[in-house]
Amino acid sequence: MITGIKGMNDILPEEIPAWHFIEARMREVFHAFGFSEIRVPIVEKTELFHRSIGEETDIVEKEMYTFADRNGHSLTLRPEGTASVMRACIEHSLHVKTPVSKLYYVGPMFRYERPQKGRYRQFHQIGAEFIGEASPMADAQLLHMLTCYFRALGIPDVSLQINSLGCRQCRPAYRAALVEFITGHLDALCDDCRRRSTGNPLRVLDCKVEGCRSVCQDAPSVLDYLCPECAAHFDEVRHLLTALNIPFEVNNRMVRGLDYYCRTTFEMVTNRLGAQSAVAAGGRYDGLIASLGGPELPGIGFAIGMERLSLMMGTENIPAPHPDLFLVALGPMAREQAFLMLADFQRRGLYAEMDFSGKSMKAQMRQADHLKARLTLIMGDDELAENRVQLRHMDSGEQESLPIDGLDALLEERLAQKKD
RNA sequence: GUGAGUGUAGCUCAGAUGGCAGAGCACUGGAUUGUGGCUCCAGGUGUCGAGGGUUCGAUCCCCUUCACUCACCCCA
Repeated sequence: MITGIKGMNDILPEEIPAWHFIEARMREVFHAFGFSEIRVPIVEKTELFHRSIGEETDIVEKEMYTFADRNGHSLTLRPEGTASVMRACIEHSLHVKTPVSKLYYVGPMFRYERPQKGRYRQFHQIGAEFIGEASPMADAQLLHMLTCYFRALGIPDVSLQINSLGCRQCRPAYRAALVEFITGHLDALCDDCRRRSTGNPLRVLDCKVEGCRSVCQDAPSVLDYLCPECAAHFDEVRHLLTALNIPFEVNNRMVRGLDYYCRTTFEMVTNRLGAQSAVAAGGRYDGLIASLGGPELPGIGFAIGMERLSLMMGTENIPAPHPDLFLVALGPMAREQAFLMLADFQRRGLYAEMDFSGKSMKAQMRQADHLKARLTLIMGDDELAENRVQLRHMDSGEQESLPIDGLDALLEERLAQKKD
């Protein structure tokens, strides 16, 4: 048997209604905020991710699906969406046509990690990018959209955490202060954190080991090192979130795994996903576009893990398609008659089903039940000789005998009744 | 990359000190019921994850391997 690839899952028909629900709410909410969809390729030049995500990050160092194409060019299956969207904006000079771009995307991303609950090698993200607007109102609006989306999905138990990482002006001073603090407490930290202390000291703040956590209680806070501009920006974001009635917590130990973030960063976290706590995350990335060779444009965006969403969602409010009508045919003549009626219903957009293989009455009724058909039309050769069929209402069990002449109108009447 | 757990029917899982491989669900046919749901009868499937070893004999014990799951790590 040829099996699928580790960490790359089939999404089976029974799971599809949930995915459609997630995507439908996404479009409704995002369109209301003026966001347009953009579709970008799944494969990009490897260099794009090195320059945007950062050479020192785990994603670039050990998680990318990178390969050479037939010409020897190094290509990579995208590990995230922002880089491609920025590349597309620069390549098509979107900022010339409209100074502000509000874009969203959906699709598969690829990272070579050990799979576990809520973490897969091919996973799907919904992302939104608000490009060309430096105002804190952009931050607040984007977070408003995110919370509206979670409300539309009916997902409980998520909380919004925000932080500011400062900018190129203020971050070096903070980093220096943090490194100094960490070197003073090296013996209390775990092995990983000792290693991080030189390469990526901010990650120590994110460590889950108990010893490191307690050390970090007393670590200097980024927020104390923000330059006046960054501090004012963060103050305004908090003010606007409060004015919008969006609950949030400031978490000054939250860091990001991608290098391009600055100023505002945020996560939607939950305790319902096992070891994975982040359902959505993002932040501001002023300077990213310029560093990719584009104009000096600010931007802010987020990404949502769709598998994580669907793990968190109950199935209660997700509509699944059920047939309006199931045709039960007893005997070969009836079967052909039913087949033609079926075709007629389908042509008119009604979802109707029947069995082609000549199963017993019992099996056909069981099938109708299983599919949760609303109405069942029972036709035997005898009844057809009298030009009549029987209609059964599956929920009430009521049954009535109907003439074949004018059946369409009668059925539509019954279906309309049921919808009330 | 590291650690732990699990692999038996389409699905959920039993099983024994090492002695012919089991149940429920699902599926199919039939009986009964007013023509499905309830009840009853009947029916079929397994390389017991794979390879090797010990043994008269291994699904069970040992070794190797693969897959899945969870956790570390990392992240959405």
